[in-house]
Amino acid sequence: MDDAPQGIPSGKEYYERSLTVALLRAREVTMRRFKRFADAENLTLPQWRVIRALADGEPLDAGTLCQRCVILPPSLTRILRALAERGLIVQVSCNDARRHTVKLAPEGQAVFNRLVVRSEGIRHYIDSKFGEARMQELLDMLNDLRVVAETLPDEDEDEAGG
Amino acid sequence: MDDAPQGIPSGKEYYERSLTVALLRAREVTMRRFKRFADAENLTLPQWRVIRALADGEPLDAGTLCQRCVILPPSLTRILRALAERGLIVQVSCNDARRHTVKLAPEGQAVFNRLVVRSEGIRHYIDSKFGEARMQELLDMLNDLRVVAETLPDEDEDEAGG
DNA sequence: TATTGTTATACTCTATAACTATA
DNA sequence: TATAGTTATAGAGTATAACAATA
Repeated sequence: MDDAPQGIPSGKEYYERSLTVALLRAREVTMRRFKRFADAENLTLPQWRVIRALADGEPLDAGTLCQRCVILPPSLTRILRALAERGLIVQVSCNDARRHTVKLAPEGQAVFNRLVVRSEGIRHYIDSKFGEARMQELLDMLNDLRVVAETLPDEDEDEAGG
Repeated sequence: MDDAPQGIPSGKEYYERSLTVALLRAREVTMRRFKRFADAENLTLPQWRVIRALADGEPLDAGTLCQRCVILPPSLTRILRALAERGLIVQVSCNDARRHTVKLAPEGQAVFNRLVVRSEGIRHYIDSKFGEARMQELLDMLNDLRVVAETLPDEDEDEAGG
């Protein structure tokens, strides 16, 4: 055990206090119920994120969708093709012809309307148990955390750091 | 727009206030840096979660690992095989011969020791910017959220709910 | 020449069902 | 008969690099 890092906790408590695992598990359990509703509409969760990001009717380009929905460009290309083939989204023209810009078609809006009711139902249940004010606080913290983590230096330490 | 759900927000603000998206984005950005370190050790993130869950030396069975690491059984089977082939974990015998129980091998402990230093470095950076007390609060909230979400009724509403 | 997406490709994880072995 | 994992299999996302089209 001599080569164990100093001052670093380990074991179950450490694992339970891991931020990224806590984020993963919280997400998994809050998504589990909704996923069945998405399945029933033949939508994957990334597809649902795209539809939701477009839900206010404003057209968005591929780059923006990648960022907001946390989807890599090659995946998004496939997703947009699938959604367009089902008539849920339509392409809109744009000044910059390089940009692939899309918006929700009426059928896509209808799918959103059906699913968002489910989503809000789950949200209200969680809010009622968790506390609405605490939920707002949690969302603020998560958004803050994202801003903070985005400032992480590109290389935390060189090989000299040992 | 007559068929739009009543009282349901939409648009960018709504998307930004989505809990599951906030969880996803927070996780993505806090993991991005660490992933490079895991890559350098030829570990996928699920593989790293397994190693970390075993880091205190206590043997765990497959079921427990699936739960703690948020990995489905078929994935875990492959992951355990890969880690065993690399000599990072070893199987240990158990009273119940149905259970696949494993523990970290010395080489696995060494990998953990190398990577946890990186992980803690990132964690300290985030703590220093985000606030250590707030971070503890955030972790408490995330664990609470998980407990709350686990109580979600299996069927929120029947078809009668419309 | 830089930017925006798409294509190609390989790998991993997700997810469900069917199966094996043990209790 | 129930439980714990594994195998089989299909499908989707992840990720990198190479490519095409436009600015």
